[in-house]
Amino acid sequence: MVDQEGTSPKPGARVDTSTCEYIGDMLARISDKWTLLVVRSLGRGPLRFSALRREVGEVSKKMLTSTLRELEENGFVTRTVIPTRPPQVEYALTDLGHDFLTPVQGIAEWVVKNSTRIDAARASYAGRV
Amino acid sequence: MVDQEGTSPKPGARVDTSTCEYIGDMLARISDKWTLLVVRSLGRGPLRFSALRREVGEVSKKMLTSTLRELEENGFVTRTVIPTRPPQVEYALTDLGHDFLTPVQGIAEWVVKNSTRIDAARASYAGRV
DNA sequence: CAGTATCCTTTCCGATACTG
DNA sequence: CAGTATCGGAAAGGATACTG
Repeated sequence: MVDQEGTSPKPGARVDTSTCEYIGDMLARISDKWTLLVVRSLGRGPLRFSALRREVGEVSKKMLTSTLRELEENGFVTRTVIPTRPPQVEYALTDLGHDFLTPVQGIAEWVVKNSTRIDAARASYAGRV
Repeated sequence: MVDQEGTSPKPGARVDTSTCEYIGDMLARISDKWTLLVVRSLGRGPLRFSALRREVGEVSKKMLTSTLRELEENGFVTRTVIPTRPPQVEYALTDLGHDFLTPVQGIAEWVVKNSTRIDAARASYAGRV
């Protein structure tokens, strides 16, 4: 159980600092421009480097490479080299990566479901300023 | 089940480009170093500027200010000035912000629940390299 | 207290050229 | 095809000093 619910704040531990740090750390790790987009793309099935690049929507090779390396490091994707004449490299989600899709979809769905409210808030703020 | 399409890709729209863009856009908006941490802190109740700063864990005033401004803009938090001798400013989640807590907690809980798997993957990768 | 203004360092990230 | 190497501009973000 995560608890982190503040509704019952313990005296000493404000909410369990180390857990919060771990979460913050992991959040920081996925909070970059491409990670979630890549995970979502691979969620629809394995893809080769160039196909993935097209799918994600104009990301430089450099960034896609480093994003994929990080995902590999976290155990979210596998990298499989198929030694053909021009080499092929296929990227796919691991079980862990696939599991991760669930909470990510949770955010994505929430965003879509609440887009009206968000847009309204933004419009209101813009008008207020 | 989340489905997240792909299982039935429409001919023209690969997964609905504009929706994906909207999600990516919103994801980008919250994918910064402090936003999710602040939302989580405020999820436990309203806080004043300095208290929030302590809670989040050493963030510069500049960054906390800009993070809060963005959250205000998106309609996730309110800013209430209480005109006392030294002014007090209280930040609190709106209904929208509170709702947003749900998917965010989803990620946080997933991270905590799977920390063992993640750490194992990272250790394995480190050893492999 | 709750910021704003300014400066300055660090990191991000795209463009380009090259390689097995 | 699937990268790596290098460069440079842009943006993020911290430190400090100052203000109502």
